[in-house]
Amino acid sequence: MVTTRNTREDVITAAGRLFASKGYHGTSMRDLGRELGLRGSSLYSHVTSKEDLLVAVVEQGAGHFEASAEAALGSSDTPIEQLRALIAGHVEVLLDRSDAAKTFLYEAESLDDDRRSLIIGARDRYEQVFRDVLAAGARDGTFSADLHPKMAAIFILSILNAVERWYTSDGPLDRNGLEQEIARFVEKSLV
Amino acid sequence: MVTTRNTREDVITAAGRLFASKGYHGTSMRDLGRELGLRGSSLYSHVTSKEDLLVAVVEQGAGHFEASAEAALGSSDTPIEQLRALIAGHVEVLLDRSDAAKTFLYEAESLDDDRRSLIIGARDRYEQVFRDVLAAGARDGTFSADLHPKMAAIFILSILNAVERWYTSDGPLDRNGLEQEIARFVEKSLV
DNA sequence: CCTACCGATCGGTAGG
DNA sequence: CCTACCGATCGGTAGG
Repeated sequence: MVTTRNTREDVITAAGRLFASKGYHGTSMRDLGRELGLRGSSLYSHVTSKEDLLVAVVEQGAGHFEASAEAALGSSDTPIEQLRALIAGHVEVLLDRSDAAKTFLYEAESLDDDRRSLIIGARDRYEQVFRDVLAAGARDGTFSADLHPKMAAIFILSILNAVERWYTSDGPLDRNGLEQEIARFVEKSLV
Repeated sequence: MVTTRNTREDVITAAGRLFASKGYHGTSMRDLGRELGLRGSSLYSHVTSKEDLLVAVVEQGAGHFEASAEAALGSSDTPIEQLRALIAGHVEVLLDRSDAAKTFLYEAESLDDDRRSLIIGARDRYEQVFRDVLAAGARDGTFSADLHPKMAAIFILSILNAVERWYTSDGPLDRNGLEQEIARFVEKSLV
């Protein structure tokens, strides 16, 4: 059996796992050490503080959603297809990067004020992408002209974020089916 | 100035306030004592443990949602009006009993397995009310016949629960407007 | 990455 | 409802 020293990356990954499942306050540095097979105090050769770890995980999560939004916008010129790509991309971040995504969505409030503001800014920019696509669709006739883009964006993101709370890939609904159920429900509301 | 001893009710109310804003793990018994103007250790004349407090708050939250669902079902015989009453009732529980409601929704996972199962059961029964109303509406032609009641119930509750994360009564949207925006978005999806 | 430790804080008890 | 305290655990540091 080969044993290798942990890297900073390993520490951040494990921290994401624990923060996502037990919360930031519910995770101790000793818990995290145990997860990696070392003492809590040894973690301080990789990070300067526990909050430093939270920052790293939350920024990863923000980055994944940002990248997904950018890819979705570039994938098509039509609002309806951009919206579908946004929905599919969000689901994929939530399922494939679930630790970072959940920590980004739910544990950022444990950051100090300055850093929390940065993360809220990232969330706002991401929501703005949805709003812009919806507004473009309302202008060009894809969606109803009396659509409220701001409300619709909030409602769509509400549905998307909640996926993490109920969906399991063990059930009858596969990932593609999930994305289609959401897109179907949402699109009916928009026309 | 009149100073009165605190009752168990006072303690539970204050606990709900702190659990909702800082989380169960982020709240210490000394924090809670400070909130009530007494020492942390004095709380143990009112409760037997910190988890006992969480149980009490979470059960209050469950009770409010249960009562709202029952009232909504009794308010009308038509699925569309029952659904509107469910939506309005959920929003009102979230806004008027926000501490208990948020603790019920987000902090139940800190309970031990047995008690958590009970709460998940309560959530499932509540969701089932939405599902039944949706299915009845699909049967009688109010909603589309190919509606998926289970999916729709999840999506509607996703929108409703998220209200707590973005809505503020300081903004341009009053409570009635909020309820109508949600009902409008949701109903378009169901027909 | 370890041992040994720091002061602070945790949930909770004893005894009034 | 208080003081005084318990053992356990917290984030983190010193020094190797």
